[in-house]
Amino acid sequence: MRHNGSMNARAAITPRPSIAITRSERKRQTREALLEAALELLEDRSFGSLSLREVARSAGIVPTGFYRHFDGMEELGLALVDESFRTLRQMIRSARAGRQDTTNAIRASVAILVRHVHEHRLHFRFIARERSSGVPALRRAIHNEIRLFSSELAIDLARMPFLGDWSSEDLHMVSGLLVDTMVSTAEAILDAAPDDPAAEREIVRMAEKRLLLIALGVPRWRPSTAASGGERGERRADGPS
Amino acid sequence: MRHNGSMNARAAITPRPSIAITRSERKRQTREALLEAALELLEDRSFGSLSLREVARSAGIVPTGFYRHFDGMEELGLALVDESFRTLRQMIRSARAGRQDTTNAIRASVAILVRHVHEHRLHFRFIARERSSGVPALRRAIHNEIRLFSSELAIDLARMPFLGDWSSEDLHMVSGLLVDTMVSTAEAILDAAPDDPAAEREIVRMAEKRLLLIALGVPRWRPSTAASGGERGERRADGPS
DNA sequence: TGTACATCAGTGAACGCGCGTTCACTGATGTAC
DNA sequence: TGTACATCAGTGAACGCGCGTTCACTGATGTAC
Repeated sequence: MRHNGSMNARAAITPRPSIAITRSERKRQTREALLEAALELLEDRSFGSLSLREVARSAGIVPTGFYRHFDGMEELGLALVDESFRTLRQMIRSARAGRQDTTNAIRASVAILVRHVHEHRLHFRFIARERSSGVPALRRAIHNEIRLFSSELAIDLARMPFLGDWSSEDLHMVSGLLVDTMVSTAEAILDAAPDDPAAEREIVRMAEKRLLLIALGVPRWRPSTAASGGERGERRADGPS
Repeated sequence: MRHNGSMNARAAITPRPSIAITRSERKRQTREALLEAALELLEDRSFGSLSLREVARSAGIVPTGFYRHFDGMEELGLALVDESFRTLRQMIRSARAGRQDTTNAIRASVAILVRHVHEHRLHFRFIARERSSGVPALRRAIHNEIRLFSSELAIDLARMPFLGDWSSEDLHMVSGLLVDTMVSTAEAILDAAPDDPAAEREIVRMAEKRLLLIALGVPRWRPSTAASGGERGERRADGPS
């Protein structure tokens, strides 16, 4: 293992022959170090401008060592997408646990989101950054995962009694709107100064209000019967006009 | 002017001494060519991974010529933000023109958005790409502009009779939600295959539904009296529970 | 209108640097017997 | 348990390349008189 004098070199995975640790376990650790190094380097740049040498240096190995773990940067990026969404799915599971009235469900959901953004800041930042930017392979992978999320949420919604007669299309519409609102909220939290709890409370308040406004619209929705097109002009909003 | 044999070299701004054209006008054209070249190079990468030499080459000038127009890539990026938002403000102006009932206002707004995304595809793509990614200076500039947008929309909303008694905070909440929905819709249109009108009609339908659902919530909203905090638990949703 | 000089958009050579990838290697860990 | 060999994570030199930026330049356009 190389002694790298550089400041930004991550603590080396020093071989300690005295302590028993398998070769494959050490390999796993180095792989982890590469992923972690990449996540941290994304502070104020996008994945597309990250170099293989930088990531290797930051993980404490020589550039050529990188290839023992990944084919190239794109493969590492896809591994980061996997890792990040494992985190997000964990969040969804805890969010599903509670069963409450609308107001409390909204509050609990936003609170869970905020907590997870703090606990897995680097994963959320990575997803937010690469969601719309740069490397096409990453963008596609992330959009697929988000679409999956939205679909699962639509299924959850379908089980709620007051949404029982909604068409699948309309359920997807709501779940998409909810997911977008949550994404937008997560991005706002990531952008807020980390040492400004007042700004964060503001963001939380606004997010709760947005979700509440959406919830208020639900009982007045006239479920469309199917995914049939051509219904233009048949329905009239009896809302404000 | 250099004869560049490269395929991706943009049509050179050939000096035609016979036709009268001022030096400053030709400079303006070259500047324009640089901006345009950068916008087009962003097809499937982010601004942060764009090189000065690439942009210059693509605009048909030598790398050193770049500095006659911009200090460096960041300054060019900020010029693109300016240019793009001039486009967007133009869109908003046309959107404000109509006065109709909710359903038609929604349909008209989405239609205007879709038309502008098509007409200024590169500008929208640039903003969508760089909104959350890469270069901090660009991200900040774009977020400021979007916040401005949202504030102007809030002022517009305040003029509507059925929103007369809403607090400024609540108006900003709605306008933020509307802007986010429009941003999300624009991104969906940009991502859809350009030769797939059915996919686009789907996106439009969903966007209209989202906006309608939000509009349906509006009359049931109980306006909060001020931006005072600490109202937690005082309000109960009478919505679904 | 003609001449002499100033301006300045674009040129082209040169620089040092970090990049991705190749290759033959080292030496600790793992395995067969 | 001990020995002989295989495996393979990480090394280090080397390559050709595109990068941003410097510099002195060219020659058409612009201006003063």
